[in-house]
Order: sequence, then C-alpha cells, then structure tokens
Amino acid sequence: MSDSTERSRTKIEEAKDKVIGAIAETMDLYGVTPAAANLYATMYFKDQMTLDEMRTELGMSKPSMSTSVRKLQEIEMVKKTFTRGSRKHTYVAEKNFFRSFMVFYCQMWEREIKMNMEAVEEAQEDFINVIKDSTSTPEIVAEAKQYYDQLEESKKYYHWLEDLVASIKSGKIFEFLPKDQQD
Amino acid sequence: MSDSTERSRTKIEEAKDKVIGAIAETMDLYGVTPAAANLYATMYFKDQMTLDEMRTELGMSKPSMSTSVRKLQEIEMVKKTFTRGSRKHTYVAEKNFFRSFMVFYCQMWEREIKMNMEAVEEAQEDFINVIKDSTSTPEIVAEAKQYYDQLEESKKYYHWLEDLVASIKSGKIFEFLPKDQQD
DNA sequence: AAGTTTGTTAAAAATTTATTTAACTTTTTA
DNA sequence: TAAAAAGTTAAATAAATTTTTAACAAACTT
Repeated sequence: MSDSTERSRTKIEEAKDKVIGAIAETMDLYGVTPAAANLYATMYFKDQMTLDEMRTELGMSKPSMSTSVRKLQEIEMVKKTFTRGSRKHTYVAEKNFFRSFMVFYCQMWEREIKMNMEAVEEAQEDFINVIKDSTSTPEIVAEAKQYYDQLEESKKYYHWLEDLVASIKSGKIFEFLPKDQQD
Repeated sequence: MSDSTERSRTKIEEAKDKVIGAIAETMDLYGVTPAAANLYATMYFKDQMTLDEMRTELGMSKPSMSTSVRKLQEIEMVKKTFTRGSRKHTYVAEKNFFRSFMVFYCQMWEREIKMNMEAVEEAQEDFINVIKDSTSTPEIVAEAKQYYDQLEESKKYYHWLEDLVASIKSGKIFEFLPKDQQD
C-alpha cells in the first residue's frame, strides 16, 4: 500500500472517530453503559459485526459485548441478522436516527406514564377516602382536597405525553414537523 | 389529636409517599442522583423548603442537599425564592410538569445536536478532502463518499430535532397537541 | 468588629455500577 | 453422539459515582 493511500485511510479513520466519539459521549446520557455507547457508535459505520469482531475492535471482553449488544437490542438500536455460512451471530446497527428516537423515547415515556399514573390513581383514591371520612376534621379534608387537585392537574401532563407518544408511533408528528424541511 | 385524626394524617402521608416513590424512581432515569430525585419528589408536595428542612425530611447530610438542590436548579426543576424574615435560603419545586419537560428535554437535545453536528461537519470536511485528493484510489474515494452521504443523511434528523426543540420552546407544539384534550 | 449561623468546597468513605475472569450451557458439526 | 465453538450466566474485581465528614468562606446579628 502506497504512502498516500495509507494517509487517506488514516484520515478516514480519524474522521469516523470524531463522529464515534461524539455519538458515544451523548449516548451515555441515554442510560446505556460506556461500553454499549462505544459499541453502537462503532457499529454505526459498519455493515454488520459478530461478537468476536466487537471484542477485537473495542478491545473489551466478550461478556461485555454480549451484555451491551443485548441492551442495545432492547432499545432497538441493534438488530440480529442471519448470515448464512457463518455460525456466529451477526448484528447490525439501526442507522436511522428517527427510528431510534421513536423507540427510545416512547419506551421511556410509556414507562414513566405507567408508573406515575398508577401511583397518582392510587393516591387519589386514598385522598378521596380521607375526604369522605366523616371523622375527618375540616383542616384534614382541605389538605386532602388540595393534594387531590394537585394530582388531578398533573394528569393533564401525562395525558399530553400519551398523545405525544401516540403521534410519534403513528408518524402523525411528521405531518406537523416534516422530516425534510427546506431551509 | 384524636385517633381518627391521626389515622387520617397517616393515610395522607402514605398517599403522598406513593407518588413520591414513583416520581423519584422515574427521575433517576433523567440523570439525577437518587438524593436529588427524592428531594424533588418530596418538594413536589411542599410549598417551600430550606436546606435544613430538606436534611431533616430526607435524613441526609447538608452538603448532599446543597448539591442536589443546585443540580435541580440547573434543570430548572427548583427555584430559589426570597422569604423575608428568614435568613435561610428557601427553594420551591416547579410543579408544572410541562415546564420541566420543556426545559429538560430542550437542554438535553440541544446538547446532543451541538456536539454531534460539530463532529459531523468536521468529519464531512475530512471526507471531502480525501475525495478531492488526486492521489486517492477509486476504492478510497468511494468509501469516503459513502461515509459522507451517511452523515449527510443523519443531518436530516438533527435538523428535525432542532425544529422539535423550537416548537417546544415557542409553544407551537401545543397547537398540534393541545394540553387539555377531551377524552 | 466579633461571634454565630448558613452554605459551600474538598477530601475521604461508602455505595453502586461496570467490566472481567471463570465456569457453564447451548448450539453446531463432524 | 462426541468434540468443538459460540454465547451466556455468575462471582469477583475494578472503576466510577454518590454521599458524608470535616474544614472553610460568606453573610448576618448584635
């Protein structure tokens, strides 16, 4: 390989590494481990990879790659592919950021909605019982009512978030905010 | 205090704790420490709090409260208030989840857009240089072009995310997804 | 201005999380 | 079906983060 070819290869690798570094750095804000973040960013520039290729490329242990790839599959940023001829499993990175966005945030928000709404509903029932309890003093009734109302108000937000998730899942949000705008 | 009053008070506390637990649990997915998550959730049911009240209520150290409250101020989930008569600082929790949502995700997404777009722009320049380099072999030019195109495609997503942030900041998104829907 | 209270910074301890090594299970193929 | 290869689970180690204790700085009171 000639000197200039080698120099070009190096430049390409350096350019990729800039993007890999940026993606990996922002990704651990998404609740994945550094290993998983690095792995995804690396796979972003690859067609497909096996566990052994991942281990070699990142210089990490195989179980670490196995765990990372599973976590990435959970948030659908990596998918398993069938490659005939090879008995090793092969994986590909989701390269469409729109899809990653949709899956990740919908998952996150649905979890939040479910968990918080359940607690809110239960708590509201409790407050109603206190309000209906004939032995409750006026002060206590007033307090319970105030908390009940605060929770009722918060439900508006969770309903809105539900709508947001639905519009992302259905793709309706792209009618409001087109994927390709002309500025 | 009568038995039944005491029982009602306990029920109110239990009801609040359900919500506090749920909020705290979902919040540490938002990148805050357990102490900060618990603190915010606790403050959600309080008018205002001083550092000493926080320490007493959560049974944690003062520096921990100080750090947590600062972190919560950064993401604008807590604000400092002036209470004349008291020389202690007092803080209030943002109780409008819409506002917390806007500040948190806009901050998060703007950081992601900035960091990744900068890397993408730099990398694209590098790829262009390789492509323009007269000593580059056809294979190398093809490879550089492919990566360049992949990054160009990714910019559509970042532009879309910019639009999403803008529509959240301006409130325009609520024309598309109203805060109070009637189902 | 001295003393006291409040809040912050810095170093240390404790806890949690991430990664690795080693053992084990499953799958493949010969 | 036995041997080998691939992948996963579990325990142990390592690393990073969170929290606390202790020392310090700033602000208020008298």
